[in-house]
Amino acid sequence: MAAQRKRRPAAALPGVPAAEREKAILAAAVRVLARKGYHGCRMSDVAREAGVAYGLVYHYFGNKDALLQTVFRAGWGQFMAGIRAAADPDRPLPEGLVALVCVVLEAWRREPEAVRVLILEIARGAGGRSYRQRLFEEIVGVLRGMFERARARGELRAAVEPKLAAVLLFGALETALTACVLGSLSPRSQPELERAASGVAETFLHGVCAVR
Amino acid sequence: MAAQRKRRPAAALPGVPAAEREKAILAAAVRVLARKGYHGCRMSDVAREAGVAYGLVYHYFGNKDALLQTVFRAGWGQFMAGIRAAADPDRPLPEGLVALVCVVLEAWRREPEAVRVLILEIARGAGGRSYRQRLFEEIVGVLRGMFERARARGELRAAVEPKLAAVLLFGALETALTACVLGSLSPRSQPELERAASGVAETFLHGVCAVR
Amino acid sequence: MAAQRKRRPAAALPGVPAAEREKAILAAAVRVLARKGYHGCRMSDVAREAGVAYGLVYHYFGNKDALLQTVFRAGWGQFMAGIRAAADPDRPLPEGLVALVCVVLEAWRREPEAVRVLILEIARGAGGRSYRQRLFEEIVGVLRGMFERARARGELRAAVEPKLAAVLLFGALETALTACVLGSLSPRSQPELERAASGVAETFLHGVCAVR
Amino acid sequence: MAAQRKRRPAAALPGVPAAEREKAILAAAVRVLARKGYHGCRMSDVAREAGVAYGLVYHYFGNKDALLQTVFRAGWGQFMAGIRAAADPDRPLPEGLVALVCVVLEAWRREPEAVRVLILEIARGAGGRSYRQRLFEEIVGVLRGMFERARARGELRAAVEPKLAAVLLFGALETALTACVLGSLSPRSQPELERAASGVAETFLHGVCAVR
DNA sequence: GATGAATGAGCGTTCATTCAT
DNA sequence: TATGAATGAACGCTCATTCAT
Repeated sequence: MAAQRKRRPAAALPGVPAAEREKAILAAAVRVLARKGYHGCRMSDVAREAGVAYGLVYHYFGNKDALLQTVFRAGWGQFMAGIRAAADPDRPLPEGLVALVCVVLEAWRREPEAVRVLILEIARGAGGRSYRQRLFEEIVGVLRGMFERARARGELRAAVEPKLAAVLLFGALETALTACVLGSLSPRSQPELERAASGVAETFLHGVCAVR
Repeated sequence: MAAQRKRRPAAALPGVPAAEREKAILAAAVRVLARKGYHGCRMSDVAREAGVAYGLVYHYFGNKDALLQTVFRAGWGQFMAGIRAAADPDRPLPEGLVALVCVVLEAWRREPEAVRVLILEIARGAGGRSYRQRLFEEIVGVLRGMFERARARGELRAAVEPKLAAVLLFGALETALTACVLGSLSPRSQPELERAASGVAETFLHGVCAVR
Repeated sequence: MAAQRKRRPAAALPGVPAAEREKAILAAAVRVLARKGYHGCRMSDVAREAGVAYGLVYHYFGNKDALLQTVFRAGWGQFMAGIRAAADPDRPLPEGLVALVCVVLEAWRREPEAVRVLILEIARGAGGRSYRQRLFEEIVGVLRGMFERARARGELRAAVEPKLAAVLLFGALETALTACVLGSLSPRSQPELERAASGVAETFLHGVCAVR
Repeated sequence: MAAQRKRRPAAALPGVPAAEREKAILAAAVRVLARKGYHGCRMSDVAREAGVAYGLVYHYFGNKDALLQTVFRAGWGQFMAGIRAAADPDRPLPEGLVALVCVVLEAWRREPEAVRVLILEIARGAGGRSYRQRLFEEIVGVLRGMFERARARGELRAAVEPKLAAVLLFGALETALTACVLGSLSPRSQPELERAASGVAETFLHGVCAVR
């Protein structure tokens, strides 16, 4: 009755396996996010990067925040799984520490873009303070558990408080990653990576001080 | 008889010392930035917070980027001065380390908003990769210098590479601050602060490991 | 072994009598229209309400305009048939008037949603001026015919112009309905309805004035 | 720091008396509304019609709804003032009725676009059911007061309920306007208008029926 | 017939920036 | 200097419409 919007052409491109699209969009979002940051990441960019129509992104993800949350949760879940596995409290502390650093650096080696997004963008830009806080506490909690068990086994110096150690380890890990992201550190090969990891772990275990 | 156009020429408010305005705007920018984050900080917010006309912000700072650059440089300069003083390479390492951590936590105690801006907003969200990188390298450079001198004096374990130690210390400092910002740590009094600082320094110096 | 593409060919649901679908969609459109108004009525809403696939609505009705036209025409046709029957010019005016008002209020009693759509949405919001005008003229024409015959039989005061009477009667009927829709009037039972109807007819026949 | 939006030119056209702009926008909104209806009225249309930049409409009115609310409230306030004055309960009913109809038709004569907006668009399209209802009740309340006083003075037939009379009068007035809007009635001159008004009032006072 | 993924123009809203006064 | 009205590009989101299956 009232004049509708002008009819516009439309077409569903055939060849694509349908549900692959969702993944393609997610991957595109990761790339754009890595390239332009949270606030610079426009929905149109994601669509273009995914080779997909604007509206399709909304079809799958509802809105920008939901999309980026999804990007983030997927990455974070995987990341945390690795962390938890490495921070197995029943393993001797030195071994656990090396494993932990390796997991983190490995993640960087395999998917630098995704890690960059995790570290530099979403964990900070999105979701507000409370979200960031939850994540911080989640990972610190895992690390703290590891230190508490280690202390119970007498592997920790008495003066070291588990909570503080966890916070500092978090800092060390994050900064190692930041150094990767910023280019100061870039373990391209497996041996390089292991050397870097054991350096970090060593320093963390025994401190920097020569004097006992 | 005809309606006159009402135009208040809006002369400069008498009571205001002219150049104080600039500082007021800068301070307002810090507060807004702390409250709403980099991207949530609108020029109009800053103007309102400063109790100043919209256009005046542009008078003094040209544009949003320049304003925030200025906010940042001011804070960062002060911060770095403190860091440099504490990281005096000729001081014994343990002492220097404690001083360093104290400077950082003190900054937090005195101006939590400004530090929050430095840590969570500008250093990360804004300025693009290259800017962040420059800052990271600046501070890591200072720390590295400290470690190199310490090593020359034999205060460092041989296995510890100064560059890596610097990166990790940066991480520890940053994370200590992050913990403050996120509320996990909040040294309200001087003694509390010193206890936290020496805990960080201790751990960093001697590691977490009980085994020699 | 390779993941098969999952594609349910989605054959026509067995239980559904094929052309019933069309009616289901129409009925759904009425409900959605009543609930959300013309502009709030999305094609997807209609499809969901009808329990039918998105595209099917287009299969049957081509586009939104056509769908709503159809909804409207169906309702309007039925409504006008009732009006015409009641406004039988050969019936004595008072009787005709009461019948007319009854038809209108009855319609409301039986299908308040459909009437709400007719009165508040389509007749006003949609279709542009010309459409509304056609409808107005159609119904006024019928009423005018009734008054002209009544006048020919000497049932009308000489001073009353048939056209004006028709317009005013239209207004009275419409407003009675509007009062129903808005809740000021709500004849839930048959006796209530008849009392309301005869009140309207009475007032219209004899005016409000005590003085002759 | 982060790249700001590209700088775009801007200019405040000088010659215009500043606060006149607001009125110009309001007037433009009335025209666009009259032309295209509530939902067809785009903010860009209003801006263009007012000869004003897009953003300025938001500067003055905040958002579309607020703009149209303002348009509406202004018109409605004026309209209701006229209604209240005419429906003075202390005036003899016939006189009051004629005055009432005259006010309504006069409003139409002077500002057909504004009235069209009042009657056909805003009172229906905007604000949802509850808003419409409030307006309906406001005007019916005024009319009802008039009828109740008239009844107290014995000017009303005993059988006529004031509330119902008010509703029907509302209908008569509205439909008279609708007839104007739709072109069935168009009192261009003062005498024409008075004739139409007294016709409506007469019919309402004495009914259509010849039989006593 | 039936399905729903895909398309993209359009609209409301924001906000950095300019400039007449 | 100081003011704040004026500008308009940009972006998130909606939804009518199409079409491969």
